[in-house]
Amino acid sequence: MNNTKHLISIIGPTAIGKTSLAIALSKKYSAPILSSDSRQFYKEMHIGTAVPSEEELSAAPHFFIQHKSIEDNYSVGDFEREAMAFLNNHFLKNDVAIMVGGSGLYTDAVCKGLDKFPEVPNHIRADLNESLAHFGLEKLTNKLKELDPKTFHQIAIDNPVRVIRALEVCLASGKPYSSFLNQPKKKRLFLVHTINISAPRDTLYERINLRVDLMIKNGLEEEVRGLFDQKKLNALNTVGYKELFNYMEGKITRETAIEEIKKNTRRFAKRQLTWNRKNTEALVVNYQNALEESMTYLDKVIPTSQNTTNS
RNA sequence: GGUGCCUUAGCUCAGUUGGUAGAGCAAUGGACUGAAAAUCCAUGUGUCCCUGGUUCGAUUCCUGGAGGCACCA
Repeated sequence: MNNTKHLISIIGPTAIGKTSLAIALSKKYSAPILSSDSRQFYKEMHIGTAVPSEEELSAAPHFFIQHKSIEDNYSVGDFEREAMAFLNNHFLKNDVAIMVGGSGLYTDAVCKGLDKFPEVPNHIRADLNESLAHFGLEKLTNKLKELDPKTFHQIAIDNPVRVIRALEVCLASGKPYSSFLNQPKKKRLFLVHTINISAPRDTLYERINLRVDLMIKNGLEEEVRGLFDQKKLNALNTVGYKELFNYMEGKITRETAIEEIKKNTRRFAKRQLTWNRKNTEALVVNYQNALEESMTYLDKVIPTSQNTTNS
């Protein structure tokens, strides 16, 4: 009896058809679907995050979808811990699970693992952000150079988010950020099979434009209007929301907002492609016959005796 | 049909007193270990409509075409 456990990880840019492939594979393997999408976690967001529809949700068991509030502080570390707890439990009695999502960092956190970092009290980041606003980035980079010269030389020093992250860890722990990196690899007790869905750039952009029009038609504007008072929350710093907030504040026209959503979604997809390109172990499948190409591959790596859950 | 104006990057346009060209937007490449749909870095992609002529050299000047716009018939 082969007792190997398998995680099928589906990646690819937004609007390419990850959800439908995940559901099809879920049926084949009677396997649950975990979402690794950093915006579909939030229950207040529906249309703009393209969460699976009611039909799709009832077609397969989904997890890590709309299980958090935009008011919660939810980090990639939290997600890794919760997802690993879920998988460890699931694999006690089952052999296959599916993960699908557009957030590369979150996907990698589960597939490869992150290093362990200390908890950082909220006020430290708040103070650093205030310092950034008042005194500029240079003051922070100088501080980082002093506390953690190694990181100072390694990270993109123009990037305030990176600088603040490194600094907050230094300040909270009293140790350099770099000292937490590259700890001994955590063991993953399952094999990961990554499927990367691909389409020509023109096709992808057409699909994105169509999907944005559809979101608007389906009432994205109302959804965003209902969240207007919470627009400062990080979860709402999201394509489809931030542009409509700008429209509602009278900064841009409605037409411009919609064009901006399309543009920013295209740029987001491009960043996803850049991230996914690094994953040379992934099987690249064409969006038009993703299921067939995936099965040809999966049949080889997952023994047929494991094609159904043996619970 | 006549007259005038226009044609340069994917789009809107600038420019070269003749030495093969540059802005904005769009786009492209990349980075990224608890903000990641976030954040940051880099990059000009071109038969200067076609054709002859003048010239050492034409995208620029001249001839003749083509297409577009406006006005007059």
